[in-house]
Amino acid sequence: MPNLNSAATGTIPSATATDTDTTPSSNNGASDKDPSPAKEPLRAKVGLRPKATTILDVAARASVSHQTVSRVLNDHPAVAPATRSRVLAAMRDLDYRPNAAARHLAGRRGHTVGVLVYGVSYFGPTQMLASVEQAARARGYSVTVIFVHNLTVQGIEEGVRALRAGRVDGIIMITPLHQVEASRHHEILDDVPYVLVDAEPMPDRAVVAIDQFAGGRAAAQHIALLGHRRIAVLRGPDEWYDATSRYQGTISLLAQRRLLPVLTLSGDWTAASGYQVTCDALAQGAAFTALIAANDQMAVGAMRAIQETGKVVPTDVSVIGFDDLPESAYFNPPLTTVRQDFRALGAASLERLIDLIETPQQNPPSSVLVPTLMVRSSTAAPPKE
Amino acid sequence: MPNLNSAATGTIPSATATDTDTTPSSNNGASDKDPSPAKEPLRAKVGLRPKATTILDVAARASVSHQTVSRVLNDHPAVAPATRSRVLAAMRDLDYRPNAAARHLAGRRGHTVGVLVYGVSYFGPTQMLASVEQAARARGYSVTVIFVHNLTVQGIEEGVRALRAGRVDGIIMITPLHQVEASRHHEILDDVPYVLVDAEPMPDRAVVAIDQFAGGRAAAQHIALLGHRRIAVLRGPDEWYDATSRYQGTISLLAQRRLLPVLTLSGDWTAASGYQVTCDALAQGAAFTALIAANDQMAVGAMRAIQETGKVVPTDVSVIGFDDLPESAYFNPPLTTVRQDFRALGAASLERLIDLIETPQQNPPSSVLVPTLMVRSSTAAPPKE
DNA sequence: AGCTGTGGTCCGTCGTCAGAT
DNA sequence: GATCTGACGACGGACCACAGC
Repeated sequence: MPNLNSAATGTIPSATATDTDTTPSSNNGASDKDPSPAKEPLRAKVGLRPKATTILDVAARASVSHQTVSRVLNDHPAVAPATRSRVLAAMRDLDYRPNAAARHLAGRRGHTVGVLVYGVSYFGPTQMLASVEQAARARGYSVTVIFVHNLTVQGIEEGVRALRAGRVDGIIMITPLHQVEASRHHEILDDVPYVLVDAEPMPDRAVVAIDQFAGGRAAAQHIALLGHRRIAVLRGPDEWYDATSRYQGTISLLAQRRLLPVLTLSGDWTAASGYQVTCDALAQGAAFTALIAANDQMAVGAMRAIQETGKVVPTDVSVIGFDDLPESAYFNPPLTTVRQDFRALGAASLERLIDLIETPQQNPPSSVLVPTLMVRSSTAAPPKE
Repeated sequence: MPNLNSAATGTIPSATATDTDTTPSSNNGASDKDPSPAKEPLRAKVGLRPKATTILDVAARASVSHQTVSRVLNDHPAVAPATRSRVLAAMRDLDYRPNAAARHLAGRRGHTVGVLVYGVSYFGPTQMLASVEQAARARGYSVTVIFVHNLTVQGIEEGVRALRAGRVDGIIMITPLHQVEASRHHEILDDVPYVLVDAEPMPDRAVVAIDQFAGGRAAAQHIALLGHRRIAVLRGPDEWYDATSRYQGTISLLAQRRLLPVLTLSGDWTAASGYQVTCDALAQGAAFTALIAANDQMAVGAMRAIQETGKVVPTDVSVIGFDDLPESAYFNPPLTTVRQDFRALGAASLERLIDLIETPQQNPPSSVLVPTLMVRSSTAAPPKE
């Protein structure tokens, strides 16, 4: 028997009942395409509190108990199909939206993942964040983000603390620290499921990464095959796993061909740093026919520095980068680079995290994506001597 | 609000689960061993869930009532300083973290702001997002982000819906649509406080923007003052407020000097589009000595196209952009551009939103930041004829 | 009067458990 | 025996009224 239905929302003492019709502006008489008005909730805009439609309103509308509504919400098996669809219809009619906070409090999960990001100005982290969000939304999760401003254990710890205060179900760490530092994550993160992105694969940790070592090899191989022998390497910051891993890959391939970098420079990922260190090196008379930069921004800076000395890329010096920014194909000259699929990486990390959250006690293998070489016009055979 | 950042790090705080010694059977005399009897809220006997430290634990530790703890948490005035610090100490000792979900449910606010972002690949939105987050954290709010993948009313509506489902206290819209479209936001957003970022200033709406019109004028003025008369303009997408506003500013200044663009092109912000349309124009024999691009990426593409025809920037053609990417100073040649302070914009928008949330019923004036011209090497006087 | 404790309700949802059909 | 209902107690905290020292 349907109990007190009627004005499911009728509370709100005073308030304007239904008189809001003739207001001068706004209006917009047509109400979308829904021909069945049914029970228009229609918040009073004067009222202070939004007064949400709850599970009880839905129950009343569908003439079921709130418990049944709850079951529908949670995909409980014991609900007759007919009832289920009645409930769903009621939810639609009332524009019901479950209260995330209440669910979170009562149930165990909040359907929220936290993402810790370092490096806003860099292309990769941003792309990953976006694809994580996209994937999360598809899975019914929302994303809380924290940008870490200094890549230290302390800075990360602070960010994690903030995320945990928000009670996220799990955390994705786009903070490419090294194993040593990363091992400390475990203490901080305690019992929260987490995934390390683009970090060093470690046993007992969920890591999703791009094979930077292979990338470093690919870049070096490309340069070596062109015939270069006087090769400079421009590294990224030592604290970054990506940076050292790429470097090692590069060195590894060169060694295999009995080559050694004639020069090793080190920047902070920015074009400014690439420019600066390359300028310095050139000023000191460094001679190289190819430069392997750890990312595209530094490559740009390096090219600029080289060009300022009157040399031509790639005729005099070849330059190769990493990442493949959307602009990289349009630099002058278009930049040869090693492309990373950041979006795939982000999506994969989210899937891994959801696995951890929803199927606890597992130990998923770290997964690794392979980067691809994009040959453009900033590399060529070395000049004849 | 009290500072909950604990530096405690004591090993495993919060009542380790008594670590049942060896034999699980017998013993356990059931003799109440709890030194602080107080209230024992009857935890689940089957230890499935993690059990959190609550306000009650803190109260017990500080020998005060839960009410007092609550007062401390909410900055209620009527708490003696001595008591307050005792409570704070207790919170620190216990590594207490307020349960966001519970606060949200009980109180009205969840201390969460939603950010709707369009344009991941673009520099500006990302920067703004990061600075919003930073500012939010400083104010005790966390940030939930949604990336919109197609800039239509529908796409935005979808994003807003997702944010509202997460029960955010307010929304920052980094979705630079035009007034026409933006007016629809009001329906969608209903009663949620929101701020439009980098959108057209409108009465009755909170808007925080950069004065793109002024930026457009600045760019045009720079070009005009160099003596150019055959000027091409490369616009951004029409749907973007930034794009049209910059364009209008440019036109406005040119008109003032009795000039008209000899050519108007239109791209989608990407370097690829800038390259493409410029190539096409040049192939058709377009002749111009300067090009005003609506952003730096398109400027890069345009420069590339120009350079491929054998012309030199800026000797033959000057190019100016907008934004000032971190790389822009290192392009070949270094790009003259109009710089926008995205970080300031983000921070300002957050402050505005918090105002709206915490002091409802106000109508804050839209605030506007002014961009600055950065003169570098991609612009020069036109070639002598 | 200035501080603190007691006792209570409420927020919206999830679980459980005994019954009803 | 499937499918539901109704009642009640968590969950962790906000906020209110009132009383007490």
